Amino acid sequence: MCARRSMKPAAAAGKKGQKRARQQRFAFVTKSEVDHLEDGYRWRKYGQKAVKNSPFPRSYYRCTNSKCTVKKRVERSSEDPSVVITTYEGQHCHHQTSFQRGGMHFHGAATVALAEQMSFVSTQQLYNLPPLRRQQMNPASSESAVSSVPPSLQQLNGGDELRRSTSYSPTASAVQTPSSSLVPPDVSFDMGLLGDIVPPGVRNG
DNA sequence: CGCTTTTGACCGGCGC
DNA sequence: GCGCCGGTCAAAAGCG
Repeated sequence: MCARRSMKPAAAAGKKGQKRARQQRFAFVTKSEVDHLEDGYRWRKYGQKAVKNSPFPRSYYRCTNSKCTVKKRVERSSEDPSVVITTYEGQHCHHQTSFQRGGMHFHGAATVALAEQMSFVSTQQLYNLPPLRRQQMNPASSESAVSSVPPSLQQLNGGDELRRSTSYSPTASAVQTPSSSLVPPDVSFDMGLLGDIVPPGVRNG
C-alpha cells in the first residue's frame, strides 16, 4: 500500500524531454504581507516545501483552469520577510477569472506594476539564472540570481513610486497599471513578458 | 455539496 | 554509488 502513483508524465515528460520545462519563467519580487498575490487568476495551492536557501517555506500554486498549465511559485525572501518572490511558469491560455479593474486589489496592482517595470530587469536576470545556475559557486544559486536583482529592484520596491503602488497602491495607479496589461500599447512588450503572465485574448486570436 | 487547503511520501535529477 | 534537494502528486479535512 505504498504504491503512491506512477507519478504524472507531465512532469517526467517535461523534464525528460528537455531537462527543465522550456516554459517561460518569469519571476519578480513583490513587497507584500501575503504570499497569495492575486493577479486576476485563480490559483490552487498544490504543495509546499521548505527550501534551504530560505528559512521560509516555498508555496506551489497551479492555475485552477483545466488546460491552463501555468504554475506559480511563491517564496519569501530570506532576508526580507516582507518581500515575496513570485515565479510564474508557463502562460495563461484563458482570460482572467472574471473580475476586472473594479475588483483589482492593490495586491494585484502591485504585482502587475512590478512585473511591468521589473519585467525587463528580472527577465535578464532570470533568463541568466538557469544557465548560471551551476556557474555560480554560491550554494544559493537561486538566491544569487535574486540577489543580483535586488540592487535594481530595491529601487522599485524601496523606491517612492514603486513603494506607493506596492504597499499603499492608490486606486489611480492600481487601475492605470493593470490597464496597460489589458490594453498593451506595445505588443512587443506584451509578448515579451506580460504575454507570459497576462496574455489577452487578442494575442490568441 | 463543492472547492480549497494541508501534510506526507515518492520520485527524478544532479552533485560529489 | 550514494546522498541531497527540489518538485509533484495523492488523500483527507475544513470551510463556505
